[in-house]
Amino acid sequence: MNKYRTHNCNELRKDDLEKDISLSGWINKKRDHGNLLFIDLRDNYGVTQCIIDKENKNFLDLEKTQLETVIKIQGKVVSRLEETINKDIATGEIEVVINTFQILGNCKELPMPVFSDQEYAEEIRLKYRFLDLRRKKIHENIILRSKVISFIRSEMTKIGFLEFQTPILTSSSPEGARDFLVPSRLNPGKFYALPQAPQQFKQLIMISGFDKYFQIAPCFRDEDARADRSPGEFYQLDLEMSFVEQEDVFNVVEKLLVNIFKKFSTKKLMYENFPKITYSDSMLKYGSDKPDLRNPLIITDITEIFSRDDVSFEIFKKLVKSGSRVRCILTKNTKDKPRSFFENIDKWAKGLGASGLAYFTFEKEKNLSAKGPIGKFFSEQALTEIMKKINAEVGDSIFMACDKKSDLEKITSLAREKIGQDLNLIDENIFAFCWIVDYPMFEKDEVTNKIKFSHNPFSMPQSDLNEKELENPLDILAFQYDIVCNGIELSSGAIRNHKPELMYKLFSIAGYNKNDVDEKFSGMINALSYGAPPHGGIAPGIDRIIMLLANEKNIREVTMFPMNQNAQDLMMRAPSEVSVEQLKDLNLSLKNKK
RNA sequence: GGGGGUGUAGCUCAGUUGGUUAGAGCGAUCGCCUGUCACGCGAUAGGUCGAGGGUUCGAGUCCCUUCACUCCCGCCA
Repeated sequence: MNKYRTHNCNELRKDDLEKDISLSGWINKKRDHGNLLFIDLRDNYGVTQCIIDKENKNFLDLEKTQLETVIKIQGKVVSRLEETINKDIATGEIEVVINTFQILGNCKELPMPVFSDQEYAEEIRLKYRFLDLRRKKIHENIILRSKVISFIRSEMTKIGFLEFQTPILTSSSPEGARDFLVPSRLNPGKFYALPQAPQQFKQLIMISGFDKYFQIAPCFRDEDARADRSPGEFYQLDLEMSFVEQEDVFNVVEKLLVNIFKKFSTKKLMYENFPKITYSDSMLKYGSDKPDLRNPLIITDITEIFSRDDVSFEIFKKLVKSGSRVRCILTKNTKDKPRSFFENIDKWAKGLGASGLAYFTFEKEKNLSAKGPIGKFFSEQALTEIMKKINAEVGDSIFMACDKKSDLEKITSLAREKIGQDLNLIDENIFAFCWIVDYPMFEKDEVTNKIKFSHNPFSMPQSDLNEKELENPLDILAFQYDIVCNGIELSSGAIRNHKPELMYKLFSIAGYNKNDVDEKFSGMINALSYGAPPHGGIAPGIDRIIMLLANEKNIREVTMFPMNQNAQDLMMRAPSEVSVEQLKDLNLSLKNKK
């Protein structure tokens, strides 16, 4: 028999009455009645109430023992009186009468309480992460994460995917995020980079003939943090398949996600077959390529209305003449909303730096009219036309914005969220997944005005790039796709370009000549010329999936040992300075500090 | 790199228009209490009000600088 325990702290039930048992765990809570002491003993599995009174010679010692001390108790299981049963814990029908106890691990005065629902400053939580992780909610989050990951492994393996590890020390890639660099001792002056993703390796695995690959892959990017973005490192379910089209990848991932979310959440799925929305549709209807489909509001372009003679809203008309567009959001049956509702949204938009949101409500007594400060600028015929265009009924309202396309997308997207929230239209108990497809291969850099890859340079274009298409590279679409859930981008993927000639063509559009490509992607381009299968894949973000399942807004709540916003580990004190000897080994010298 | 928020006891927070000795709850220490499950009651200790400078007769409070944490923008193929 194990010397620490016969049972864990979530095991004892009425069936165990009168048994002599031992438990080990942390003192979660003490309730000291002077001559009678209750101790809630906690371990990973649960809590058991233990009790001791002054007749016992150990009473005074136990009474003095600090919370969070690790103890072993030995005693007898007894039933609780009917009125003292605790229904909130699984072991609540029994308690353990302590005979002897032993301290296994002492505990100093705590810098933060463990047994509390209070929120604490991030700094102290991260410094004492081992204490923070004892707390219920985050402890459960981390267990959930473990379970989801094993579930993914078993599901993927079941359908024929093989899990492979790829190198952590690899080479720096020219595109994308900043790399983390590791100096090479054996190759003075040269550096490894930590992989931003195993992108090239997984393609090489396909070219090596392995057919279906996955990995719970660590990815390293040296970029600034956000609430849903760890600084430094994060995990992806990286996967790749050979001889597949877009639909094949969709089928695998859609089924997997449906299974995960059904198994690990009680929230409903809005769609089990994820709708596919083209990038251009998404940008128009939602103003974003990560739409929250729980929100029923839709954006419509009504620019043409403002070239009518019977519309006299001159501010918009002028802007439209100089190339701006007008888009609107329709809200159903909002005629009885107070004026403050409309004004607040207009004010909110102005606060964001936009020129505000014009609004009115469709009304009809004898004639159709528009109620609101700008209603008088629209004729009855123009209003009828708008209603037809956006499918509105009397009693509905619209909010309109006028701007250049990209600014217009931004403001309408934010307005859609804001109005959705204000009208309480978003059901928090739903997951709404969708695919965003048909991404453009290229986009124009707003600063330099140069053409650049909009996503992944290794994606397959949807055409062979004949002369005519090459003239308008911004119109070239790629077999490139994203999964979005509740407005959060979960992953992006693509059918890859496995034809070197096509690759050179695409890179030349983005301003790289053949030599550049050969040099920067030598491993890839070389491999592609030795018989590469058509292949594609995707890489859903594990951390964000867990965030959705655990209903957390911050990625640190689902990460065991996260860094803070400045990419420091306050517990391990990373990053740290290194010795002169270490630097010398690496052929590095530091510039003098300020 | 830029913008917002926060910083007062070990923890969570209050602190009025600038005005006497900076408070509460939890935790700690001591005492009382045999049925609690956020046990209860009483007492004690615990403070560079993030740091530095300024205004003022007087600053936790006003001003300037700076640091830390956090959220956002940029960035994240």
